[in-house]
Amino acid sequence: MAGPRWLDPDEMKAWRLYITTSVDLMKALEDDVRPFGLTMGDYQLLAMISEAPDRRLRMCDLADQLRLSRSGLTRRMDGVLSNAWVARVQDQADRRVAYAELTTKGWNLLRKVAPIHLASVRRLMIDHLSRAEVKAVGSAFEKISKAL
Amino acid sequence: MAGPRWLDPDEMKAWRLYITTSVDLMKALEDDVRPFGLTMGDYQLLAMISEAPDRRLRMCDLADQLRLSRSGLTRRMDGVLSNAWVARVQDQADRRVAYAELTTKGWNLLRKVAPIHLASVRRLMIDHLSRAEVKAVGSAFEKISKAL
DNA sequence: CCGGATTGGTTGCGATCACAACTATACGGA
DNA sequence: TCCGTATAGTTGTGATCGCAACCAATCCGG
Repeated sequence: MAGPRWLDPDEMKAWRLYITTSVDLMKALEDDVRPFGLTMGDYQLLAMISEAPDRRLRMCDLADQLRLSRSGLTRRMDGVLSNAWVARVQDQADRRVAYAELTTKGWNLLRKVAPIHLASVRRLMIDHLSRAEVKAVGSAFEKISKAL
Repeated sequence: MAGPRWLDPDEMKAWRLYITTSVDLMKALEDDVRPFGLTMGDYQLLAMISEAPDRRLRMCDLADQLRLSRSGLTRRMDGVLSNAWVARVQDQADRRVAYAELTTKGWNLLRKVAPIHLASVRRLMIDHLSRAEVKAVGSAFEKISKAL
């Protein structure tokens, strides 16, 4: 194998710290929303819907944005539906599609939790980074994302 | 709420791209090791053991490094044990502890897969980044890691 | 206007993994 | 020495989620 070039020390450091720290970071964020009866998956679902027009999204689009399979979303919806944070609304025009619509209860919950969550993101990540690092992380993952 | 400061555009961009891209990136890496009958979890387990002295690690230490619970590791071991990539070795001195030891078969597999995996890491991530971005990602996650 | 292809969503099933409870071994102070 | 505690690992159980199979509604070419 003429061989893919090995990772040099800087590259290896970036890669390893990124991988291991990401797991720890997600767990810490999870801990911070748990007191509200939410998982990070629930939170991201609510947040995603809340930004859509009329605070509703087609199941299909929601699954794509959350990086869930359609069956995965169906199951995740079970939780937020039974908590009445989200309502299921059938489309009248195209009766295949269902919308996930944020309820008032869900909206109120999100307004309460969002500042706490954002504070966590700051405390655990953003506030430890210089402005240059923030920008570099943004541009780095932007490039990675586009390449995917 | 006097309020945690909202995230400014740079911070929000870094945060969102990091979160969403990480999921896609992991899935792409998963795709690249699957042809060898491996999950990323398996690969990381093999890689971790391979770097330890005598290519063996205590179950407990392995679980910590892989960010798995002890029960999670027990279950993950099932797979690599049945494939005979790893052998279970009981410690004679302290009979509570078991070592996970890389077999020759596991070592040969890892030698074959590691270059492919590293090439994936390059292709999907590292090669899209400038040297400054690589260093920034390294230092950023180093700081985040230390703060956790 | 009809029949096949496409799209949206759910269900059966299996894999992964964490928590709690459990067993077994080792350690440490009285 | 002996008992309480700590440590290592496994097992029962339940949650999450993907894949494949499925059903239903829509779209499209002829």
